Amino acid sequence: MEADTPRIEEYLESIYKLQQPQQPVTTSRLAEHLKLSPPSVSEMVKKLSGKGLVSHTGKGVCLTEMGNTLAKKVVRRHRLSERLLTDILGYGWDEVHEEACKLEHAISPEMEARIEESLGNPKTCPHGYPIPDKDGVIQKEKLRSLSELKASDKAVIVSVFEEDPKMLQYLASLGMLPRVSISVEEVAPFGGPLIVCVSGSRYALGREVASKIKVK
Amino acid sequence: MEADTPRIEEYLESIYKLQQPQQPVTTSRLAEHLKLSPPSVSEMVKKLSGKGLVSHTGKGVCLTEMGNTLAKKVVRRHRLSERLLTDILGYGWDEVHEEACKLEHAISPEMEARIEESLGNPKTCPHGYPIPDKDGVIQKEKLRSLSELKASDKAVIVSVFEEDPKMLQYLASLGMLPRVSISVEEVAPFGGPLIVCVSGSRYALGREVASKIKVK
DNA sequence: CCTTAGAGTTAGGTATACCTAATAAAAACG
DNA sequence: CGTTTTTATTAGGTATACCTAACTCTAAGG
Repeated sequence: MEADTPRIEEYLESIYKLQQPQQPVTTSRLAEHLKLSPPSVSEMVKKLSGKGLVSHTGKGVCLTEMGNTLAKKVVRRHRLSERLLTDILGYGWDEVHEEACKLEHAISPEMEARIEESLGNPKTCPHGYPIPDKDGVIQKEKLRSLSELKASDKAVIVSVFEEDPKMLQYLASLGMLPRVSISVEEVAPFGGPLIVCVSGSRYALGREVASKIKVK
Repeated sequence: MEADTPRIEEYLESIYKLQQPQQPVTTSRLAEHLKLSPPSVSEMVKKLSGKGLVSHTGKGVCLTEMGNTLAKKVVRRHRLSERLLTDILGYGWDEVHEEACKLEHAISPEMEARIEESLGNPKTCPHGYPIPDKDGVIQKEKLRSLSELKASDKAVIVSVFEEDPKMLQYLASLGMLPRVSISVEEVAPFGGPLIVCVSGSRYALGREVASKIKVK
């Protein structure tokens, strides 16, 4: 009974990602994210459970400690891959996710260490998310969503929870990148847009987009 | 009927490599190189034949034009990967082959182009073999094996046909790397060793090793 | 309270790519 | 020239990871 295949890594990574915003990871959400049929996921989850990587009691699928450890390793490789793609190969932040999804399964521990060193020990991926260290420790900060801010609040963008290239290009065109300062000029009522100011320019931003931008 | 999986790429790459030294590519040589059982290879070869990637008539397995084109693409990705590993990540030439075997299947055409550009359009892999250009064209030179040289011949090492890390480390420790000048001092009779001179030092080299070192 | 929509699973089936054991064919050798 | 050895293939079987269709259960709506 082997522990680890690219497919298992893929599942664990998805579960890890989906469980971040506190919602339970249902079979169907997993199936949608992985672009597979619910029965396929159901079956695989049972297998993961048998390997002690996830527990499936009660509400949704949860990573066990072992599963979490493995998932963080995959996340580490994914984020290091993304940095390699942007910092060395000149990719844009909107192009790296898909490529990194393939690369992350082809990276040995040795290579992982060398990438990290060659890039000067980067702390985050190009979208601002922390890169777990080699022991799986993640530097976590208490962050707020941009959508939680009030008028005249000032903050610094930390990360952007988005994979869609189109949306990432759009945000980059507004200069809304990690480490950039942002201030809220106005918050429209009834779930309306925010008017924000980024490096001297003003933009209207929908709530849904704003909720994906984490600031401190 | 899909055209291309990592496994198919692996087979084509092996066939490509094995057919270089003019010997027929038998099922068993392929099986040995891929570390699979002969029946597995036999079966897969039939499948490749069905896809028009290889022909299997008469002596051994031969790549068709289509198979050759695909194989060269894989070789290109492999050699570019090796260069990425040595030039950017600081790997030694003895460590790159195995890593590149995994990477080569995770590299998109886009990434291939970016690696090439970022590395300054390298012409060869770390072992001295030419990197096919994006259209599959290979810069071929007429080379001799070191083992064909006579006493007092002088030459320049072009490439080293070897994957074993131990042997590559050994050769590197003697300074026998691509682009290095070498001269033959003496050729022992009856298939005995060559005495060669590399950057001021003299070494005795077995015929088998010498035959893997290509010079011009 | 019953019924129906949605989520989840079971059942049964497919493709890929591997294996061992047995058999057939071809090459080497006495 | 027949025997042994090598080489290749067929036969039958396994594991992985996916699918559709059918069934079950739960929770919300009328």
